[in-house]
Amino acid sequence: MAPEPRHNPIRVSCYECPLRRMKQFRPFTEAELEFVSNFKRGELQADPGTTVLVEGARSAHLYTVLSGWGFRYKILEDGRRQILNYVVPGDMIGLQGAVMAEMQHSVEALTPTTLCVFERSRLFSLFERHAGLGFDLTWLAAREETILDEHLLSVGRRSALERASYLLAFLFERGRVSGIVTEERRHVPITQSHLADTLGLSIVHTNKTLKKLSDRGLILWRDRGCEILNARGLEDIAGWAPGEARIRPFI
Amino acid sequence: MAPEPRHNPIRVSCYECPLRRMKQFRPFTEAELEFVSNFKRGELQADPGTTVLVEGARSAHLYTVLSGWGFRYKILEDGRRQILNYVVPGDMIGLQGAVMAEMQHSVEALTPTTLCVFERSRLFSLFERHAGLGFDLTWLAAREETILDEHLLSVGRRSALERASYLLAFLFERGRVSGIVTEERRHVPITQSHLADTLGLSIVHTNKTLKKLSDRGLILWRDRGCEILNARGLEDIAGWAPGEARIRPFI
DNA sequence: CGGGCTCTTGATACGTGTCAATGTTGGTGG
DNA sequence: CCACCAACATTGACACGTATCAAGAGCCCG
Repeated sequence: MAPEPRHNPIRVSCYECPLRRMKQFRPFTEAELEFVSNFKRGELQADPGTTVLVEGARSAHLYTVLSGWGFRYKILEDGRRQILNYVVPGDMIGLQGAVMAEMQHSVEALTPTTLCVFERSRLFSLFERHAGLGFDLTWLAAREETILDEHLLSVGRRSALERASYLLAFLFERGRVSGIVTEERRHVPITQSHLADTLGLSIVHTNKTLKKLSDRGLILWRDRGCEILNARGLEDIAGWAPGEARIRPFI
Repeated sequence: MAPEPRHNPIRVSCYECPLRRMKQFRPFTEAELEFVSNFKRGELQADPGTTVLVEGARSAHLYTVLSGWGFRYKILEDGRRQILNYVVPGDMIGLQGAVMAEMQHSVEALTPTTLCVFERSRLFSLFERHAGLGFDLTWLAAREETILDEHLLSVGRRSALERASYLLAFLFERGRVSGIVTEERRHVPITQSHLADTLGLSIVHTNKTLKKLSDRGLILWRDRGCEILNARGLEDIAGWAPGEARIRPFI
């Protein structure tokens, strides 16, 4: 059994938020910072394998990832699993549940993860008091939609080799812009089982596909994860290129 | 070549919007109605096959579907196409382009379609002046995300028969709640080529899969489209059920 | 009347899934 | 410190689902 996530008091004040300092995130006004600071109710520590949000639940909270990797997924009754997307620092999770009735997907931590906890019931006041933050939420939702569009294109129309290349290049790029992978640490902490469930392939075929990428020197499987050696090469195979990284909001 | 969409002056005032009267949509306050009425810049008539929005463009507008069916899609360089979702009356399109830099997908009309045209540049004032409408936009984006999640699960993990059943049941349900299909007119106006490109299957295999559903009496192919004879039967095959229809926003 | 879509069907090829066995690694407890 | 175990990764053989190729029928519209 996975351990329960630990709900802790606030350790990192929004005023000293380490993510806030990074230049890829839109800076807050003083008033916005104060509002978000009050909006934040605590922090959550989640170990690898912990289910942070579960499909069908009516969560009273929503979260922003402060550190760590995680993923969103759905499962069919017989256990078939589809991973929908991955989350990295700066991503918000649980907005669906906050805005609709209940969660339609689950979220699990891949690495030790820290989440900021927000009160769902105060979400509407965010829109009332700070139009800019409301716009940011729509922005975040629209970006998630853009990513899902690309994934759907991938799973629906790309070959296994293209799909795997796209996904690895995508994960590398997401890690890069969120600061969680760097030129020195180009490690993506997922198992081949996760990849398979994202690509819509079997584990065995995923393994054989990854071997082709390894043989070409594009990746290296190590330490329960994947080193991206040549992101550009992966993008070429996939016929995909990351959009230019622009300043993005983050709540 | 597809004809150009025709940009017309306003014919239907928001005050007499036929959709607004339907009970499945959240009612507006007087102030909201007035704002949206000013937000609306015109109407667009699109014939079947018309591309309403094109990937890569920076559109100055966003749209709400007043009547008709359409679909969103992406294509790879070599022409492989993936249909991402369908649009029905009450759906907003172009929000991605309005909120990000440029459109990441295209939209095409399936039937004669009427769209309300809104000014993208005034989107932010919507958030400033009417928090409720801003919240609605986030709601709409979150719902689109929920749908894409289910599609991704379907394409990634369901068999061809399950996938086709899910998609047809889904389309029937969307048509039903938007009032565009009724108990008497249960017709979904798509070709098998559209279905194939949504399901991630070839046209030939899609045809053979649909034949199985026809043989079981669940559907009937007629008039360039599909009659849904037994939605419940389709849902059973897919292992999927529509969420309870709740009041939804619509701008 | 012809030409272009759409739909249909059979034969065959190929990509991916399934099964089975083995190797590797890291953690746990004696 | 070693033995054991549970995940995870790897590989080959074979089965099956889906793609591709090909041909033809029906239909609408110019």
